[in-house]
Amino acid sequence: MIKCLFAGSSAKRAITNPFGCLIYRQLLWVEAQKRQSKIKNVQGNKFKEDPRRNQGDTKRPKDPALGDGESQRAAQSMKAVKPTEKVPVSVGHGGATKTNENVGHWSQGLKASMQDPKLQVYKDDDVVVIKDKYPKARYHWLVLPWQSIPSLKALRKEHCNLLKHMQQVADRLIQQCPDCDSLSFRTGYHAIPSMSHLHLHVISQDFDSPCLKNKKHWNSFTTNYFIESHDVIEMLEKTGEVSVKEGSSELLKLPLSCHLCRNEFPTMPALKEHLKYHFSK
DNA sequence: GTTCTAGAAC
DNA sequence: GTTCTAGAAC
Repeated sequence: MIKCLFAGSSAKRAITNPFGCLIYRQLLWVEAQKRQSKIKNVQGNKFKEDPRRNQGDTKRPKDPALGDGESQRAAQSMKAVKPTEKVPVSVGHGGATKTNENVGHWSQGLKASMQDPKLQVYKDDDVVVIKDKYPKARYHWLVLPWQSIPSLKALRKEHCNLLKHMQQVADRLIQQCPDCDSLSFRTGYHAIPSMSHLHLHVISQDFDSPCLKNKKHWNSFTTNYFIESHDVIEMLEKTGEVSVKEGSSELLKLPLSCHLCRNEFPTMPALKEHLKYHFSK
């Protein structure tokens, strides 16, 4: 019932996967051969974990930024990922800068998280996937390019293939999800993200998470503040850039409206109670 | 992005 | 009285 409401979602194309992440690893391996580059599913069994069980680490690191992505990558020792000629070795795309005075600021936290092997769910030469540290649904991953791209504003036509690859990786994450038959997913970008470094959200539409707490959280995933990955790619192909509408931040202040039936609710607790109705059998 | 908390809303 | 939001601080 829920799936039909998101006819365009990737979940529609999901396949039955009785062997869970084992098959996913095989899929990734095949993909890797096609791309003629090494791929590693760093922690395949991570997919089976309930993200809600990983909330013990609630404090952000005092010094989250460990440096820019490329130097980190060169320094790290993940032996399954061989450096190849395809590994991006330079930045200089859309204003990425090495002299970042914001290093250490909370907004740079993703740069550190994406380098942490414990958080990596998947990686290849071009992208890395981590679980969102504060998941807003049962399944909530972030797909990040190794290349330093601060935000949607920095995207240009030459990034199209990278974005398509990010979408492909997202589709495979969804396909291997043990609950892909019962859950719907969306893949997209926040219009004005808080965290620096381009990241594609892959999020199940149950919104069943203790980390989903306020109106800003809700509206960032259920209004046009959430820009579908396919729309971003289409816009980039057609115009050579991604325009974010003025006033997007106002979308975060909209009334709390259920993403499935559009009923409005006065408070977050009331909305979350309502969601149970949609997701009870 | 999160946490904390004053004060609005009930 | 309690619940909840929204803005400051980080």
